[in-house]
Amino acid sequence: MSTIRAKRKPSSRRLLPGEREKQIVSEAIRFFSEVGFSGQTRELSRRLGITQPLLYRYFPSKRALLERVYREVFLGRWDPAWRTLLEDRSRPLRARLIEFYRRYTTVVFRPEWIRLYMYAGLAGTGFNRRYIDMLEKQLLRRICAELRVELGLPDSRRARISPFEMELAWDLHGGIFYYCVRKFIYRSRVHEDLAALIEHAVDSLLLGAPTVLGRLLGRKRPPTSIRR
Amino acid sequence: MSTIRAKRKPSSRRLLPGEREKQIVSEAIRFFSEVGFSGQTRELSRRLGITQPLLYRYFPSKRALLERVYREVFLGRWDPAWRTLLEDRSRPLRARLIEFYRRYTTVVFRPEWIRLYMYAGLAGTGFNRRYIDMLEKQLLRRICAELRVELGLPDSRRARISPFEMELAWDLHGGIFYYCVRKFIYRSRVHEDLAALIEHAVDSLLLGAPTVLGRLLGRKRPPTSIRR
DNA sequence: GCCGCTGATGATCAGGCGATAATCTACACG
DNA sequence: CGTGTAGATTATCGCCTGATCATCAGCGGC
Repeated sequence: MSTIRAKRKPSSRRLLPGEREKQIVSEAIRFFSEVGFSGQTRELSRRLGITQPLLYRYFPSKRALLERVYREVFLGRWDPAWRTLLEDRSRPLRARLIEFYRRYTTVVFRPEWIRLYMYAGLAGTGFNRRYIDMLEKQLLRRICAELRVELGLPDSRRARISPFEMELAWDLHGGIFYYCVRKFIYRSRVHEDLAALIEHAVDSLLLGAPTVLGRLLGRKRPPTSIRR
Repeated sequence: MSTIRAKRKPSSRRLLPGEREKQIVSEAIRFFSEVGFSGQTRELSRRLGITQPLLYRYFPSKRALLERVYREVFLGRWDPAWRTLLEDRSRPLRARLIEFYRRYTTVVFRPEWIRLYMYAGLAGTGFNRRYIDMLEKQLLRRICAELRVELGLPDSRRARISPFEMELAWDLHGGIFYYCVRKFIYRSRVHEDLAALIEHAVDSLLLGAPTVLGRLLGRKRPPTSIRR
């Protein structure tokens, strides 16, 4: 009787393996980002409208599913075009940084990303370290290099970028990241204008860096002013 | 035979209730900050060198123990003397902020505090919200007020401190907090000079704020320069 | 030196959890 | 329509984990 069969969600029965797997991963990302790694497979399967053993048809263990979730979320979200954007010296650095973080926050700094990233960090998995290494290489070091160019300081190929300079870049990045932490993890009331926050964070770096870097290199005054 | 009895740690047997309780709470703070709330009572008791049921003599449930841990860590670490320090206008604001964060980081921004705070945030307990409310009231709003005085802007009692101004203070606080997150949660290699980082974070605020606040209030130039 | 109070332990329960194996059934093909 | 393949389910195992209860044993008072 079709009426009896219709009681089951038709979408959840007898899917192609590829589709079912995508469906599981997609829901697992949402699920584990909400409740953490200790979230139970039974609860996940219930959300999917399937039985719990079915998960084990697609993933040999819960651990394997979690690793798939990580891979999905942390790898492949970095857009190579961002490098071009950051290094386009025909535009003022301020504009480049603002546009970069506007794009970055829409793709990366999302609730499920932030929360999984923090869970992964607390659990001590290697994902954070790997991501941080990537970030320092792809983003922060590049910002430092562009900052030197903008300020007329020695080229980054001639003088190695110092750990202290990196901290300046981390301060910019961390300021924006921490805003997202307050919003998505602490669920605190935050000033809703992210665009304005990004502008301010960028300005903080650009206004503070000349003095701080100048002091670092033994100068009293900013070498040049910031183009706007 | 005393030799047989000596096999047991004498310190762990037959303690006064008060002492045993302190011992449990102290180890529980370390334990749960490392492994998170899903840490098991058996593992905790093993670390303490006691049996697991003994925990239930002192706390009716695991939840009760966790709440005691939170209370211990999050309440009562705020030193009322810090208010006096922050509002001592005989000293430059820069010096006050630097000294405050030097003290604050030694007491509050410690590994077990940071990690428990993050676990609590992810779990959605009310502790973070409460702490953030306290922080905004006790610290951030005060920083904004002092910043206005320093810059010769309207008194905070006459014109209410805006959400955007609060974001400036959050940016300072978040920068230092995020440094600790990288260090204690991500266990990333960080530039070890925390004192220098604090100075830079404070300078960033003080150098950036005049421009940003001036812009906010429709001025072109910083109202006054920053005392050093 | 006995005794009672209470801190501490050993044994165990009930429910939860990841994982497995046997069974069922939807769908394509002839 | 029958039939085989493979997606999906039902039943269940074994272990873990929070919590309970009866029992043991250290220590002070008489």
